[in-house]
Amino acid sequence: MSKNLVIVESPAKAKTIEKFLGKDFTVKSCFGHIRDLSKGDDAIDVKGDFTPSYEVSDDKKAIVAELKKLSKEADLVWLASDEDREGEAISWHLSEVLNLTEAKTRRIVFHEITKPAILRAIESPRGIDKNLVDAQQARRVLDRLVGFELSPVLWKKVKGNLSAGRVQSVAVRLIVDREREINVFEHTSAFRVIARFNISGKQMEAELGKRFATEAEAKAFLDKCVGANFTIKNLEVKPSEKSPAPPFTTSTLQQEASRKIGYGVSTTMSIAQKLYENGLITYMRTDSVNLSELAIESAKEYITGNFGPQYSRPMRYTTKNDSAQEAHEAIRPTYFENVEIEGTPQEKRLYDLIYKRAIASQMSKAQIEKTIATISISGIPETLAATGEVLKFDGFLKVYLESTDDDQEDEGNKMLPPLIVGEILSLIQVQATEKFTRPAARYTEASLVKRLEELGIGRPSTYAPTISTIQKRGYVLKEDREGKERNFIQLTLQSNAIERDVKMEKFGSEKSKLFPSDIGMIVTDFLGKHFEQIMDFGFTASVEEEFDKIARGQLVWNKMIEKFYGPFHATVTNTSENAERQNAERTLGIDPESGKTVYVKVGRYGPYAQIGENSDDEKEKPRYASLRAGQLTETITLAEAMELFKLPRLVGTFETKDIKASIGRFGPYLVHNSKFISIPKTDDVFAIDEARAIELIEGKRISDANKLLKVFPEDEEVKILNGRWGPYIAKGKENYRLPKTQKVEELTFAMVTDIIAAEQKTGGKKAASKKAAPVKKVAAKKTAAKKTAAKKVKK
DNA sequence: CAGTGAGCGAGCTTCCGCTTGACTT
Repeated sequence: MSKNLVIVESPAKAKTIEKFLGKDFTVKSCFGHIRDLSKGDDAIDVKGDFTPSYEVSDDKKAIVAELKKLSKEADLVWLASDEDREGEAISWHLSEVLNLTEAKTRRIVFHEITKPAILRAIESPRGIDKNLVDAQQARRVLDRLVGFELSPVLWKKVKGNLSAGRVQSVAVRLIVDREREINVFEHTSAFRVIARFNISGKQMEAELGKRFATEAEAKAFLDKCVGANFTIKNLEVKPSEKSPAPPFTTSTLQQEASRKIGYGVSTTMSIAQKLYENGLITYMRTDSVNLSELAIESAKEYITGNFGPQYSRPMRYTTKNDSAQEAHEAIRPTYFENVEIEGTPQEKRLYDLIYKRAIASQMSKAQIEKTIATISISGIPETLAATGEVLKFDGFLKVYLESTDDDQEDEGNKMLPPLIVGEILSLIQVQATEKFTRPAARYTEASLVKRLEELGIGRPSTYAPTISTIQKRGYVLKEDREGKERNFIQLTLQSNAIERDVKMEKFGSEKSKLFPSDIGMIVTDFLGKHFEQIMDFGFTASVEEEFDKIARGQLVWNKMIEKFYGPFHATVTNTSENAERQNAERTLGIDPESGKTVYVKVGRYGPYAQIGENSDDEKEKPRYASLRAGQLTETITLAEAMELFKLPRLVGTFETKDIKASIGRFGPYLVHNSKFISIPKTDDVFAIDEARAIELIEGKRISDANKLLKVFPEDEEVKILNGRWGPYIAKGKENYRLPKTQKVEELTFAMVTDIIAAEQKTGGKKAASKKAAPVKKVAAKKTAAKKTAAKKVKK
């Protein structure tokens, strides 16, 4: 047995370090936190001094038992968790749970997984920093108190299963605020003037230095341009340079992967996890832009060898963000020699991004020569400007260019043709185009992470889970939206004549953007009204300052919590007792047909519109209609609401049964003889007639017949169907997989029942949970997973 | 892929941050 036990957080890290340390050291991983606050509402002694009660998490019991055994056998235990607040706490919990004496324990830290860094760490051990541990306890306790006291208020005042917290509630607020900003945004327009010239067969564009507010002003300007001379008045050449971006942190990786290859933040993280486990990149949850000495050196070697010494510019980046804890390196390839890797196409693309960004960060600046040609117009004081860029030295641009969030059509980067001052240009046309202002863009998952990071809210390990949580709770939806059409005016001066065109453009179309739901808005407003402090964008920053004081030993952690909890808990009690139930009710107007009032509100089954009052009179019952996807109680108009009451619509009859048309969760559909048929996009649910409906019903019957591959006389419930992923077994409402090699023609009933029996044995719990309500499904899955995990360990 | 929407009461939900798998129709 080896004399030294080293405990790190990540198993991949353990493997690497073991190689560096030799046979006297056993390196094990504890898989992050091993203990947490107990699950219930009484984990913290709020009546006393806020003493927390911890318990070993279920999924950590096995690893803790193993570490206990190994630590007993070892002479020295080296606690090598990360050097930040959470890492220090992990070491403390380990020392508590493993009953480690001070004499037997060494606390070591390193920021990079390189041999010299590890050996240096072993040379200079220290004790556990209890102040830092206390800062973590304060963080943990505060988050539990906020989350577990606020959420029940929402269950009472809004609806069940909702949640609130220091991080998620502010994330939702950002989305809600942005949506409202967009809703009240007033588009204004101005005319942008562009002249096009023919310069020895090539076209050059030049823009007027100002825009015109009205069409009349633009027209007056073009009038003056008729027959005018356009002369090169001045040529200015300005050298400039462009610097590479620092290597990736978690947040910047998520942003670039979203912009350049369209991955959501969870996708990016799970692919990065694979790359990390395969030893191809450094740790992917980091807030640091720092690179190890070794990495900088090997990048330099690689760049010098492959591109030449003029491309090398070794650079040490420093993190500007206050909240950064810098326990790890920036995300980089482990070996710069690995230009390409083996792996799935997704892995290759993400690796390529990480590789290029890291190598570019160690490369020279690009040298650019910018040319501005000023063009005067005879008889007019205003001038036009044509700009061009020439890349004098590509530097880092040889491998990588960072993208930006706003999709402004990029200007420049074009070379100007050779020009001479005094030269009179040959005009093709002058065009004044109406351009509209745009509101701030809706958030993508990645741009929301960027904003949260700027506010110091959340950590690299929680960005992706937070984004999932707010979607899972139904506060926020990731959606595409069709743009709307609008007209714009274009005036063109060509061959001394001015032409006016009205053209059409699409605006406001969105792809994978975050939209708030009614519930998201209700909860944000409710929390904002009663818990202003928690919803304040500066709340996390201000508590972080206090955590820092605790870490420096200038503040006692439970005193800090006490000061926060007193007033907070009083507000919780007060709100819980006195606030009204929130349903976002709004009066839209009067139904012209019945003269009754039309309302919208959010009820048990979601947002709906209602005509008429609730009353006891049976005949006077109000009419109801659910709002459609994308409609909000806050913004829906009376006209839009009235449309909702037009469905379901009786289309006609077929085979003595009614055909009805309506819109459901998956879009427009027909229902006939209790069978559902989707209405294709080319048909209009409000206008579809009986003949067309029958055509669709008959089409559906044919495709259903093709779907059925085999039936068994032994049991009519059992069928072989052709699905999206090939043939499968259906029994009643349950589906079962067929082995890929199985030929459908050769299937017998006995074989099918065997497969079903086998599936039910292994996936019995899963099958049972399928029937349960969706909410319970999650819980059932979790316990099932835990049980199997526990079983595995016993073996 | 229904249309539903009162109120009662039981029992359930929930936080953030550190780690991986185990899930795939």
